[in-house]
Amino acid sequence: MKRSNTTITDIAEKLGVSPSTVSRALHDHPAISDKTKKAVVRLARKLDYQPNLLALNLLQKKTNTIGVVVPEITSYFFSSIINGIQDLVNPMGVNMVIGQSNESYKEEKKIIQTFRAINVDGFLISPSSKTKKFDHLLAIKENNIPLVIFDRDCEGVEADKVFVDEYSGAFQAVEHLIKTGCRRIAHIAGPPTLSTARHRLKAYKNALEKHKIKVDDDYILTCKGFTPKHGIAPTKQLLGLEKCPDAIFAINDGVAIGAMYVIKEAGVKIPGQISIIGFDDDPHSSYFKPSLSTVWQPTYEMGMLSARLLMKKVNAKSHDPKIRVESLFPELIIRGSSF
Amino acid sequence: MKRSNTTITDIAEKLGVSPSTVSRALHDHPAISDKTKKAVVRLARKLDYQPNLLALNLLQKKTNTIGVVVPEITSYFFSSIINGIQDLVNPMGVNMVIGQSNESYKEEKKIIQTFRAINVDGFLISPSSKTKKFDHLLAIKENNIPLVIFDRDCEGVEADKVFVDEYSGAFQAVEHLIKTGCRRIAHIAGPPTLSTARHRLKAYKNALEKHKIKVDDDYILTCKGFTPKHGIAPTKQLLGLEKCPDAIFAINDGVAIGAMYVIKEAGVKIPGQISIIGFDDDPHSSYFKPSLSTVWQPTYEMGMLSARLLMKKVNAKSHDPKIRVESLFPELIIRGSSF
DNA sequence: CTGTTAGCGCTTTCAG
DNA sequence: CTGAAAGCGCTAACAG
Repeated sequence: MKRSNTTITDIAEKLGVSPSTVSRALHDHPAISDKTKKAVVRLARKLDYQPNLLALNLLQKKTNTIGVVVPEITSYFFSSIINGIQDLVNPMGVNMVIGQSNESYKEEKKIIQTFRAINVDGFLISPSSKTKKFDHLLAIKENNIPLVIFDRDCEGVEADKVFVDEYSGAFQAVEHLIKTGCRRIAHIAGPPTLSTARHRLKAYKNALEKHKIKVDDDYILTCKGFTPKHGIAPTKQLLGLEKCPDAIFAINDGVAIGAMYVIKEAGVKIPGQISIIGFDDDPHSSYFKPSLSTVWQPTYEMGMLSARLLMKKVNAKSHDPKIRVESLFPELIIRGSSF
Repeated sequence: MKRSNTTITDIAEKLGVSPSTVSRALHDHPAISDKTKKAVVRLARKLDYQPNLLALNLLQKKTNTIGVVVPEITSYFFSSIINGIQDLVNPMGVNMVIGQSNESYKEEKKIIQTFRAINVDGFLISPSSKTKKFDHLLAIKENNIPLVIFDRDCEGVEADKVFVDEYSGAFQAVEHLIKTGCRRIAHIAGPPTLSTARHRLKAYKNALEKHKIKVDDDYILTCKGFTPKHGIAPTKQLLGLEKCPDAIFAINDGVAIGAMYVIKEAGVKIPGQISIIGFDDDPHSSYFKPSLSTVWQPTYEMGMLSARLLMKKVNAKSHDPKIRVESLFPELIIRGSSF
């Protein structure tokens, strides 16, 4: 059996009608007799006719494909966002291509170029931590290709955006530590290029200030990545401090898990001597001992919402310059690594 | 600025030549004068000409897109396979669309239909655990669409395949437990529809037999999924046994992590009273206390190799019926949860 | 209600 | 070396 290539012309010929009639019959066009319509539909089914989407794409200059650009997909955080996107978009008959920037501006730019070359209908982008120039994103806008930025902000790029209210999540987390008696609270921060990291850092400082606790720069370290191994060095440094902190607020669960490892290894008690709190609610986090307190983020919902905004722009008849910025709410989850 | 739509005809008109000449100039066709070629190339660059891939797709009936179908992408296992695929395929100018079956035969079938509709050039598939009928895969073959099956086997489907030698990995793991003194070794197995689960189970039994240890059905339980929570119930059951096992070989790290949690909660020592070993080498596994012994699988390499086989078929001039089955080697990693 | 025509952007014979 | 023409599969005016 060969690749079934029944075309509209094939069935037109067999029925002795014109291709346009077939096309109309297949699309419930009003101006068509019931008889020919039935005949066409029946034959189409019999021959297992499948419309050639490539022809449609060319005709409509549309691919029903969106491009999703993320730093990486191996973390639960981004992969569950992708799930949300997928679940919104697939039922509409649109597919997605995924590109990973691996936190590199150059790769990100290349991916966007590729995706533009294949004519994606729109972009869903969470920029890399190295992205400081936004020329590639602005170029998307200039060409009137729909764009939604999610999770990580690019200040200065006017586009639909979907975020989590990081500030609120982080503030709650730090305040929780304070309320449970911690006074020397350290923060293992993320790269300052990331809006998310900046917001969490700011919330950390503000929460301390609100409770009249001095912000001590020795307690603020920056990590280079988001996996457990990136939490190792900063935590060792904190443990070596004259005044060892009594709590650590880590940029995310990955880093927090690395921190817990080092701390337990050092024979320091969690909580009691040091409380720990992470961010993201990684599915592994509740299975550590102690289980990790964290801030849950609505990742799946963020994916859905971003995709919804995008598809709205994609399907809009006319170019709508209105810009929407949405914010979703995180949730503090107290587990065993804090009181 | 509008979407730049310089076409080959545009530049032909401006130069007073024919579109075909432009096309030739742009493709280093031999029959073209250096002068016109230069002129064309220069103008093309100036106008930022980008070939319209949609037109090419229609013409060549090719999309330079492959379809990747996996059970899910939120696990490190599959997401790192996807990384391997991506890294092999992107440099060749081909993109991939990803579909998640969520371990459902029905969804898997639907994804394949969608991907066939958008004319992917080939398929890379790891079937769902519920997939027992292979009609959808056979249909791919029948239509001469290149197909590579990876990680999970579909016996009876003749296609290129790439696996990890699960048997060897599992055998080593169990033998390691035996050699370190364990005699009542339990196995939390995966769904028997999965070739991977069957091979691991078989290796488990054979390793015991080789060392004259009786296979006890009470020690063989099946879990319903691959995350820590799926390890909870089976482990509790094992702990409740009259003769509590002195080791557990879990189908994967996720389940092993759930098992460790329950065991620690019960105040039973790991190792000492119970040794644990998982499978997959999840990046979190080394950060538990004790760190989890496991069997590492070359996931990234599996993705690369699968993609390489696929692209070979895709790019083959003529249909090559030869079938390749490749096997990659896992590696036992001893950490703290076993001696 | 139906057929004809044109065209999406490109490549590829086939003639010059 | 270059141009004209055909066609990939489909839709959408425009005529009947």
